[in-house]
Amino acid sequence: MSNPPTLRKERERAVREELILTHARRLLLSNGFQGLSLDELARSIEYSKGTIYLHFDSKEDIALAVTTEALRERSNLFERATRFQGLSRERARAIGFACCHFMVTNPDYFNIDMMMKSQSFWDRASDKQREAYLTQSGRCFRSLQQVVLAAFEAGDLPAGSLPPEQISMAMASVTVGSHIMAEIPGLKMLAGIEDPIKMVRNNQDLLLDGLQWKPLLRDHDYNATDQRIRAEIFPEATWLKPG
Amino acid sequence: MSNPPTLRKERERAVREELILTHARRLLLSNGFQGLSLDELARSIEYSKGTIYLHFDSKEDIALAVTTEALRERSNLFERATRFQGLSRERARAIGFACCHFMVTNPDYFNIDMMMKSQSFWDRASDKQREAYLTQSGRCFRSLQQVVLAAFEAGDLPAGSLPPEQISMAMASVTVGSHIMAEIPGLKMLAGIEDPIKMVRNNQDLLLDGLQWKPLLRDHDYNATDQRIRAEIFPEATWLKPG
Amino acid sequence: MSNPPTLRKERERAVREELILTHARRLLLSNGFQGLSLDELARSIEYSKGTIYLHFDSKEDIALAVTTEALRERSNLFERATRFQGLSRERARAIGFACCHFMVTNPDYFNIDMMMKSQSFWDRASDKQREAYLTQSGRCFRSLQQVVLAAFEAGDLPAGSLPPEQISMAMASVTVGSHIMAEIPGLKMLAGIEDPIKMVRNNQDLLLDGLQWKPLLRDHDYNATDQRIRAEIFPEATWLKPG
Amino acid sequence: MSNPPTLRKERERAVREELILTHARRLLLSNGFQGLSLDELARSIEYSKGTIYLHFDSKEDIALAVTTEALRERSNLFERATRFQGLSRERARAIGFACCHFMVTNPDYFNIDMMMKSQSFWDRASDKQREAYLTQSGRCFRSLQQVVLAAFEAGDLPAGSLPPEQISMAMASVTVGSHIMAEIPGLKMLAGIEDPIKMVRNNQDLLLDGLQWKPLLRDHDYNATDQRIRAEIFPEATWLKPG
DNA sequence: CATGAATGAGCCTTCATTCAT
DNA sequence: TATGAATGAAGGCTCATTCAT
Repeated sequence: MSNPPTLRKERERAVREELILTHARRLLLSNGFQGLSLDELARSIEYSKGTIYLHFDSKEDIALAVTTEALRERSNLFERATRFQGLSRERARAIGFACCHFMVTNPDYFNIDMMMKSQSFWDRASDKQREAYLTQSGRCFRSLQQVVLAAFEAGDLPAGSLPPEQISMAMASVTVGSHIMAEIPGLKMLAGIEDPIKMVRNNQDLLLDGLQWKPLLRDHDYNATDQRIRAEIFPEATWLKPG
Repeated sequence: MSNPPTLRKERERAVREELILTHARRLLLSNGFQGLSLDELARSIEYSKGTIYLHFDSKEDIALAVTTEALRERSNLFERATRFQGLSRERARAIGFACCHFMVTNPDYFNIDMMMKSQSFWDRASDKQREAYLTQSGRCFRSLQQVVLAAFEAGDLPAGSLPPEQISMAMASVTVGSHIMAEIPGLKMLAGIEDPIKMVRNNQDLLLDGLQWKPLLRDHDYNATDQRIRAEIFPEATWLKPG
Repeated sequence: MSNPPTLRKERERAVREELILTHARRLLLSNGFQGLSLDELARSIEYSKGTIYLHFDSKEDIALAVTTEALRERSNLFERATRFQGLSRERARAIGFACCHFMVTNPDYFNIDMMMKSQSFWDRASDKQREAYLTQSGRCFRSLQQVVLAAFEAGDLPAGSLPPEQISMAMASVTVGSHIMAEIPGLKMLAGIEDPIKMVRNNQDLLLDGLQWKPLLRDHDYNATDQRIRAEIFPEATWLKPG
Repeated sequence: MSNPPTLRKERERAVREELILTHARRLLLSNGFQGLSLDELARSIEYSKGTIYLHFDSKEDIALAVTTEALRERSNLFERATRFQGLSRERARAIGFACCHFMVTNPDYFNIDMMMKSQSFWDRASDKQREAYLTQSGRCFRSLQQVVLAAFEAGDLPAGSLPPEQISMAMASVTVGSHIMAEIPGLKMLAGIEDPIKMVRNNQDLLLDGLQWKPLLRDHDYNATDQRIRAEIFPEATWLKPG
């Protein structure tokens, strides 16, 4: 009885799913997860609520799909970054670069991510979406870890310092934290932050210097590295001014 | 012909407001902002819902007041920390100490804080509460700033490095970020984090070392400093093990 | 804080609860349980849906309350019937009379009762309503049982026949069945039933005769008994024609 | 220029209709009418929802068709029962036997039947299905009636008693009522009912005795009759223990 | 002042029915 | 003919907010 869906049908379905996610992302960002209303979403996409449920099992599923989509993009950027040829700290910098690029492209990603910390949220999400999310999480972490391990092997990180996972965590922490702080409207002005990305990068550098990750900031021209990263890996990152 | 409120009335009003906030905080922590029910809150405080509305304009107002209250407490801790007598980096450490103490005392503060990032939340809060929140934010920042400036004056921070506000921001960023990362359940295990507070402090140290804030970690016994901070400023911080 | 509700408030509340139940009963009868819509109910009573939920915990609770109310009325009638002074079979007849009176007053009670046979229904009802229902059920059954036992004691029922509970069940069965059959529109005409109540009574008599419950129909003037029952116990039963 | 449907097409259509009804019955029994989902039904039969609507006008129509089908089966059993050779009361017993056999084979038939008591249900059913249902109802009634009339002719029922239709009704009533009472979970235990079928038959016998339908229970070995009924008419009725 | 009954818009989700393909 | 994607009204229920008392 059931015919296989035609290619056109498949394509239309994918397009509509993307449409749903695009609008869901927008609404999530402005209203938060609990504030996301399927009525409003349906109105936005100009399809009925029933149609949304042909694509997703629950509201939680939608939010998780939005997040996973962003996370997948981030993972892709991270993996591209690990392919940068250079010193270990330059490769770490490439990941930091990727992170900033993601930040520019998905300025409010962290806010969405934060919304999903509650247990009940995960309980109501479908297994499929849960797995997809965890898969992408793992990809991110592994990229980072890979660079840290390479730095130990190359002797660029002093052997006795923190275990590699904690270094990865520290890098992630300073990045996430800087990102969040940069988003607090009042503080940006108060602290004279003009370029939030620059601040994130600065803070990353300080931490890596603190870790004694060679070569230190003062011993190397990382501006040149950034230009190479952009040229070789992330040509789309137009936010990095040349020179 | 409304009489001015008597002093007694004023006092009673303040007491009840505090009662509301105490219970609201508890409920916010367990259920989140959307999960906060005014029915439940009214039942908790043993006043009617109408009475709550004599104190606050909206649910958002209540949540904001809870957050502000916590922020005020944090500011107080920070200000106490600035009074620590010692090297500039020791005073910075005192602020880090205060931050950790706050973290221990208000383990879910960040969660509440995060809830309020959406625009619609702020739209529905009253001006009065909004201002109160910003006021307390400023106090925190100024305490931090004061220590950084003193470090420059003392020559403990190299003159050419970042502007002081950005150093403050970097410190706040690494702290906030570490805290948040430490709360992600999966990651804690994945990265082998046993003691989240220790991780926060480690990351702070790495950053300050990266800033070349003298004396560096390797040149000073900061454990002893911590013991002094506790003894002289925060005797209530029982989470710090002696020795 | 909470004042005790005034008498007037209490009265208003009871009146409204009765209003809800009256309309709920009507809607249940026309649409069945699943077809009962709280929107429609709210529209009927000209109160909001929220108000309904101040009185009942769930839709199931409402339906159960409707049924229990009718059942309570039936129990009252049964208990009054047991107080009839006369031969044991006359007392059984008084209960049959009560049952018919209830039937006339609550013509569609059985339909509602039938709706609630599913497990899920009971799962969703509140303990309070559940208990109330069972309480009333018990009262009905006990009245019946009491008369049967008295008949055995008086020797009006042959000792060797069915156990008393099964006699009660048989009486209830023939009554319920007759009632239901009488309600099937097509059959009434087909079988030439003019007076459904008469049919129910007839069938009861046949069964009691079959049980050899003395005095048999042909040995006693039960019309006279009916007149006495009405005169002494149920003066409100205007459906019984005198003579 | 639509061609008349070929015989093959007709046959296929009938097969599919039967398929739909088979699955619909199963789903109705497990979930009730409101719980019957056309999505689930379509999945079961492995045809699309649209196809179902080529056969039936509405969900109500499907349920009514299921019920009618069961009723047809019951009518068939009744007609077979009327062909039993024996005394009039033995033939009545054969119909009672048929009824019990139907009960055992379709244990939840009454539940489905009850679902359809609401006005709105009938309003939404098609004329065609409504008529089919009434037709089958009539067949059942006529079988019963035929036996009653024969009893009068044979002098087994006293001439002056009830009109024949009312005797039929009485028999149907006691059967339906007993069946329903037997299904009430609490009562079964309370009244010590072990074998619901036995109770139904007992009550039928009491009624027929009450009618003075000869030979009375005490004057005849109806167990032997039952064995003959099974042997000669309902060999498939394995629920009747031999002896 | 303080109350809490009353509100009603809003919540997420389901599903019988339609209709373009 | 058969499909199943799309619909959208309706479902039960919640709860922040108001206001007559």
